[in-house]
Amino acid sequence: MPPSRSLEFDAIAEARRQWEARDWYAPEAMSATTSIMRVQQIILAAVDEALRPLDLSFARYEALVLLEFSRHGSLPLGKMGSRLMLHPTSVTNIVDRLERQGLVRRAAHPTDRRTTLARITDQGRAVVAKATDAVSATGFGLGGLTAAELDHLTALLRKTRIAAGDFPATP
Amino acid sequence: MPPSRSLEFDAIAEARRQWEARDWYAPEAMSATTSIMRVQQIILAAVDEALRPLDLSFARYEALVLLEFSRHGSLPLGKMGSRLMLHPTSVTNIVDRLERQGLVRRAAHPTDRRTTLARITDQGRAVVAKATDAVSATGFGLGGLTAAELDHLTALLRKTRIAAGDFPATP
DNA sequence: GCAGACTACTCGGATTTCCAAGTTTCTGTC
DNA sequence: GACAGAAACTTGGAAATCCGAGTAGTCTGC
Repeated sequence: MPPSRSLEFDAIAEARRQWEARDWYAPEAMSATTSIMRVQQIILAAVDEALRPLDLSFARYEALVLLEFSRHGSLPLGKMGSRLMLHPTSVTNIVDRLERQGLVRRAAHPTDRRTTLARITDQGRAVVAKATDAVSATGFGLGGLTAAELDHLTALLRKTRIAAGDFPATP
Repeated sequence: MPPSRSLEFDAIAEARRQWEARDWYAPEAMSATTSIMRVQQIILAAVDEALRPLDLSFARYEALVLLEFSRHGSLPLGKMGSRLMLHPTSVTNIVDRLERQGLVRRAAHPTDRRTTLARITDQGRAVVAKATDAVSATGFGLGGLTAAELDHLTALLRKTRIAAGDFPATP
């Protein structure tokens, strides 16, 4: 967990004042960026703490959820990487770890012998259920916002993701 | 830079559908959390790429800006850590690197011999100016949003930070 | 039917971050 | 003024991530 020491003031607002005092560009973008970085840190700290008793990291939990949601409980590693936006090497690492924990098993692809499938085990399904309870209970570290505000936040971030080319805008 | 492969659809919206189909809790928080994680990845990719020619990471850039904004161009390492929400070890590492690059120099604290000051050098000030230009030019990877939307985003995230105890709410 | 291009995964190395433990220096209490 | 406890930083070790390069398998065009 990253340190979450409290400050006596809003360091981001203070940085913005200084930024504007120097006539630097894009203070709005700077504030938003720094805020996202910080909130990401907060969320990760909350979620990681909730998952620690289950010996899961957020990344491994996300991978497990992805498999749980998949039609047959298994996916090629490459597909997992593109869904989770992870480097192939990271997927290998994550699946290694999950496999060692018995939550996932590697299996051969029926037709393409290059690809490896990761299949969630029964134990993996049980753990993901427990983990989801634990994480949900923390409100994902976003306790301060109402459901409507969270949806608003998601919508704003969605615009950014589209602008960044994450996926095509769909009307 | 993390891989930013495009998908043909909104993976977060899809995950939310599945989440709700199973009656799992807090789908709004899940969507918002995942969105923040992804946008953080996008921003970091954009900023890191802009900073790479200057051989700076985002963390080192932030540290440099903090020193540039400080009254005397220097701060105790501990203070840097609490401002940037970094572990003391990370601060040591960052200052080590910046010092090796000649952008910062360590100095003794005038009265407290336990504490070490990091002071930004003239070269450091020159680099931070260039880096700020480079980063501003990318719009911090947040090109898709208007200034008003960015401010809205910052305000929503501020609520989260307050709820997490980052700093006390000030009216 | 085969050569070359492409795809999927893995291995080694570098970077970054954190935690735990240790050293030096201060501070407050008696 | 001495000592216990706190504070500030550094060192060593673990985990996670990325990149580059390598290996094995598949597909395409001629």
